[in-house]
Amino acid sequence: MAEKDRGIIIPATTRPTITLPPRSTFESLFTGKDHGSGTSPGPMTLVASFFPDSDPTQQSFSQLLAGAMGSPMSAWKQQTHFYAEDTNGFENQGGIGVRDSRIKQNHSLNLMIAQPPVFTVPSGISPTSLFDSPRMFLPNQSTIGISHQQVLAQVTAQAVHSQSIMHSQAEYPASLSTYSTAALALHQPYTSNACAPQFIQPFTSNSKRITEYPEPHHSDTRFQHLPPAVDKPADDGYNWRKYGQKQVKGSEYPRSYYKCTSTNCPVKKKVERSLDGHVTEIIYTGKHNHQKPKTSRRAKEVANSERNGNFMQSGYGDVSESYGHDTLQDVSGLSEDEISDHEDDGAPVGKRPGVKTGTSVSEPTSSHKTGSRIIVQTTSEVDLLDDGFRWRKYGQKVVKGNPHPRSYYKCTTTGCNVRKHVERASADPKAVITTYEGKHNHDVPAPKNSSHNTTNSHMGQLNQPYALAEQLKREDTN
DNA sequence: AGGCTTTGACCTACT
DNA sequence: CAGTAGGTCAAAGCC
Repeated sequence: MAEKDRGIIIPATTRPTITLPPRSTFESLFTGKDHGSGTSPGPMTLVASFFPDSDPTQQSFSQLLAGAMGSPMSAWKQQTHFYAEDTNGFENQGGIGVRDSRIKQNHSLNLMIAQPPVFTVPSGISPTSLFDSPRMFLPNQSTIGISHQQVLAQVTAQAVHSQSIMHSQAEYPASLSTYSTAALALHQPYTSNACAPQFIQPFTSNSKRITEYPEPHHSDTRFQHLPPAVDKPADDGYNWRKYGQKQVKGSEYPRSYYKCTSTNCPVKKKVERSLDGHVTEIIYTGKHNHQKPKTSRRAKEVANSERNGNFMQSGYGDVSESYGHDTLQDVSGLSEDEISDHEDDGAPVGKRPGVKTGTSVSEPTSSHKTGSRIIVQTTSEVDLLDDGFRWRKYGQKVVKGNPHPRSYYKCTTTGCNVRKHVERASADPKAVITTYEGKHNHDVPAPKNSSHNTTNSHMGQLNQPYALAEQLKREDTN
């Protein structure tokens, strides 16, 4: 029991990433030939599915990543149609998105999903040898044990949560000063190092657990919600009963155990919460065998609160939860149909205004920050993350099935090999897929316009937008 | 009164 | 087999 629960871990640190496209690309997750067959693609398969591309001459970014495993840089370079350096002379100046490195918070809204049990690096290949200093972490087919449902659940879960948070920001800017405090606390610890993109490192000691993963149909997931500082599980539309709490070795925080209160429903979730109440990790196990309650206890509380005029006064948790559980539910533990239903409820997560959608693949514990990770994130263009680093465009490529070009950027800091790939989602040009590769070996550069930084420090932390968005707009008009 | 949380004890798997 | 750790049980108390 304990072993099969091993799913995906979401550490408390954040990195920039791959940004998931909204609906259409997301749908591709459901259309793979393995769908329903019981064969579960690994996360890299998931990532690859965002770049549908069978043409070997036009391989997707994820494929390139995978290819790089066999021949770290050569495959990467050979399979990419690189353009002349600095096609547009674009350089991310940081600007509004620049963060104050003194602030030890990560303000990305990414859901960090680590999958140590899932990936391994081929023997003989040192993770650190991949992509120079950046570490690459790719799935070994034989050890992939995570189901695509799991990944889907994670993706969607984050989407919904991110959405609710972003919604809060958009709709209640006036409360930002109040919100920010909570929001800052919500976000994962950030340091200049921590924000550096990293790629996943193998945890071979856990590989066994993956291969033992017994039920691909289970939405056994781990993901981070980043939500409320309240002593309740985030309201996901279901009712939960806490049945245990334990201090888990290796974790600084106690883990709480919850069961779905629905009769005979096997779904459980484990929640790790820091001392100040912030959720650092949530692990779902099982799949609900029932419809979501029309009104969860939490939703009722929120409704009452709103009726009583306490809409924004009941703690940060309500900021994200007060929008009704349609926007709050995470879908981990849901069946695929339920996930689809969720998407079909009129506003696909990735297309909702101000919604960030995504998932990430990362190391399992926040205490070991040397691991690498791939983060997948979907965001609307306006929300496009500016990670504070400066980038030079060095390549661009059109991918089959996506009319929008993909662009490749390299960190301009000397000696830093971090690369970033930005792609628009085919279905929604305003949604951008950003993939970070490698780990910065330096701090976030000081902003060239410090007033920007001062004025928008909070917003920059919460929503680091502009440089890339501007670049994409330029590309759009060209 | 019912449902929930708390928490120490117990069970099970792993090493 | 014993020690350890994670997960669960269940009584007690709270709301």
